[in-house]
Formats: sequence, structure tokens, C-alpha cells
Amino acid sequence: MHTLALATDIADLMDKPKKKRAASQLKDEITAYKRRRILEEASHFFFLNGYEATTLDSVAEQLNVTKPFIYSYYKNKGELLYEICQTGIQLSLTALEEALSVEGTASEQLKIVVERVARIIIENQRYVTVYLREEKCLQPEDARRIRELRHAFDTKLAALLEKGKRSGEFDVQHPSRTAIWVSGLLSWIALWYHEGGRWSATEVVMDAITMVQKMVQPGGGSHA
Amino acid sequence: MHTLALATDIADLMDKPKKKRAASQLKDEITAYKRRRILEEASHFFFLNGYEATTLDSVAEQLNVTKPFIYSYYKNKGELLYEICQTGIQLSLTALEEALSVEGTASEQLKIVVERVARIIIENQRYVTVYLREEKCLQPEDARRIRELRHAFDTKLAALLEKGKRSGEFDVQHPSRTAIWVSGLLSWIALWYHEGGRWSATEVVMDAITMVQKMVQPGGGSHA
DNA sequence: CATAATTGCTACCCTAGAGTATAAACAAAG
DNA sequence: CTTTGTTTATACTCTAGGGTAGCAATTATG
Repeated sequence: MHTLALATDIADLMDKPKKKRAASQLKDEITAYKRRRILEEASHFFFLNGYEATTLDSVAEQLNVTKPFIYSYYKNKGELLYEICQTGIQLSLTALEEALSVEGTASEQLKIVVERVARIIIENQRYVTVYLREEKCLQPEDARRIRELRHAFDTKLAALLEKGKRSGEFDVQHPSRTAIWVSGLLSWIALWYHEGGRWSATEVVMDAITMVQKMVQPGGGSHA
Repeated sequence: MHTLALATDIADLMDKPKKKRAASQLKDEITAYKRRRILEEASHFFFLNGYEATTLDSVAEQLNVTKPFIYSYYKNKGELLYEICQTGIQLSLTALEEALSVEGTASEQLKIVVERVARIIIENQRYVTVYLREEKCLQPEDARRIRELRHAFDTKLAALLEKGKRSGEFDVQHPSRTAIWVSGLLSWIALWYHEGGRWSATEVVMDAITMVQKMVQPGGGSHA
């Protein structure tokens, strides 16, 4: 890895023949692909059996390679977990940011946010679930970085709720606390949805939209 | 355990002197107490580090006993996990049933349900969190029994929503699916609440009530 | 105080699995 | 067709921890 990356840098600096640069680039792509495949299979096992209960031997077997192969692409088991958790939260955060970049009223934006994030969570259920369940297994430093991403997610969501509150579209007394309920509802999808189960992904996404809209919609004072 | 229970039975059948019966009963209570203490400490570690990452040696150390001590009260590590998960879901189910036994309209009952269940979840956060996170580590047979309890919870909650729907108090298109969202919202409390954190238990409980009421309340059609 | 039963501990076994040293297989370059 | 570097596998090490056999301490009973 390091030597490869270094070689690319040197090639750029020294302006080596194009053939070598191209070959080096291809190698990087192949390396990246191998890393992705390892991560995919690892997330599969972590999702099914949990992080601690998963052996790297079983991951290697699934890929028809051996354990040292994995160790030549990842420093250790913990790094795999970190990358999986990172993927889980980063995908959600990116989906949120993209949805927020769509112009519209707070209500329209919220609908798009919930729809897109819910979809992403369903499509990447393994990563998200492992993130939610195995955060406690992360190294302290890794855990901190993951928490930062989560915090960014909740903060951006809270800002949207705040915006809707100011415009009178939403009835929320405490945007940042409500944001946590909404993000919890979205997280819950990962823990609960089952592909090929009683309800389709589309039904779940539509339900999530409805639920969130109701959670923030004005009118209908307190009961009892 | 077994020998003690057997001794009690025999004492009853043979009508032995009261002194012996009383002594035997006290022993049973002490045994039960020891089991409870072991479970408490185990749940503490399972909550913090996860099931697989927790060693029974560390649990024993915390109790100032040794590992074989634990093994004389529990068959193996898996039995500990089962009892913790069982406690987590059973407490919630019992709280739900008790709340449902209070007479009132569907809205009133729902409020009481959410309030009591949310409180129980916060008070027994360790048990509930371990149940939610470590279900996958259970033996198949144990997992089945736990799923049954969960299913009973969702079913009873769905029945309440159905009742409110019929009376016109609630606006839910699909009670059993909505029940899952509500029970998810309650579960989320265990995963997210932090004692001594930014928000008090009471605030969280009140928020949960508000959110659930909004999720089911009629009026306010769909937003674009 | 002696004997029996119960309770807990010391000391161990054994497997599993994270991580590695080293060699083989392969590819690229000359 | 050799040499050099890279990639992957073989064959380990070593520790940790679940689980247990058997002994010691304690308590109850006659």
C-alpha cells in the first residue's frame, strides 16, 4: 500500500513515462477493489455474527484467500471495523447533505431527506447495523471520529427542523432533541428491516416519511 | 440448585418439621439473591464491552468471587445472556400489560403505556440494551423464546392502536406496522439515553409521549 | 467434637483465533 | 532466461478465556 502510493507520487513528481504511471494507477484501482471486497465480506459476517464472534479466517475463506492476505490490506481486525462503521455513518451523512442541497421549503426538504436516508440505510443495512451495534468495540480514537460524524448528522438535521420551526411549517419545541428522535427512527430501520420480510423497502420508506412528518407537523395540541 | 429445589419438594410432601422447611426456604432466597447479583454485574459488563468481549473472570472479580462460583449458579455464559435478554424484554412486556390494565380511552391508555414502558427501559437500560444488541449471540432455542416475547409486545401494542383507530382517536393506516415504529422509538431510548447526559430521564419520557401521540394523532393531512 | 453435606476455590485443560515469519509463486524488467 | 520486486500462502506462535476436576473451607447435625 504505502510503497504503491509513494511510487505514484514519485512518478508524478519526476514525470515518468505514461505507461508506468498508467500501470501504477491500475494497480491502485485493483488494490482499492480488493480492499472493498474484503470489507464487503467482513461486514456480512459482522452483521450476522457480530464483530467479536467473527474470525478473519472465515472472512478469508469466503473470499477464497487466506488470513495473511487480509492482513496485507488491513492493519488489523479493528481497522476493518472502523472502516465499516465509517461507511455506515458517512453514507447516511452524505445522503443527508445531498438531500439538503435540493432547494425547497423545510417540509419538502425534510421529506427528501427522510426518503433518501431511509433508502441508503436499507441498501447499506449491514454497514449501518454494524455501526450501531459494534460502536463499543472501536478503539477510543476511532470511536471519537465516528461520534463526530454522527454529531454532524444530528446537527444538520436539527438545523433543518429549526428552519421549519422558524417558518412555521413545523411544530417542534426543541429541534436538536427532536432531531435525535428522527435520526433514531431512521436508525431503527437498519435494526428492524428484513429483506424479503413482511414489508417491502418502499413501504418502509414511505412509512418513515409519514411518521417523521407527523412528528413535526403542527396542529393537534396535547392530549389528556 | 436442583438438589435444593428437590429437598423443598420432599419436605412439603413428607411434612417435615417447620424448622427445616424454613431453613431450606431461606437458602433458596439466598441462592436467588446470588443469581441476581451475578446477573447484575454480568449485564454491566455486557452493556459496556459487549457479550463476547466480556470475560467471566472479570465478572467474578467484580463480585469478589471466582469463575467456578459463577458456574455453580449458571450452566454457562449463554445462560447468563439469555436471562439478561429475557429480563430486558419481559420487564417491558409486563410494564405494557400493567399499563393496559388501567381503564381509559385508547389515548389515555397509550399515554400511560409509553410513560411506563419508557421509564422501565431507562431504569433497566443495561438489560434492554444488551437484549437489543446481543440477540444474535443467543442459542437458536433461546432466541426463539425471546422473539416470542417481543412479538407479544408488538401485538398488544398493535391491538391498542387498532382500538384507538376504531374509536376514531388515532389516525393509523396500518396498526401493526405503526406498532413497530412505536416500539422502535421506545427501544431507541435504551440505545441513546445516557444517565447524567444532556437530558434528564423525565424529559426523555415526556418527549417520547409527545412523539408517540403525534405519530398517531389524527388531523393534518399529508404534506407534499 | 466427629461426621456429613454444602459451598467455594486452586489449579488446571484445551481450543480458538489474532497476528506473523518465512517461503513459494508469480510478474516485470533487463 | 536470469534477476528483482511483488503478491499470496504455508505454517507457525502465543495468549486469552470458556469450562472443569478435584480439593479446601465452612456449616449443619448428631
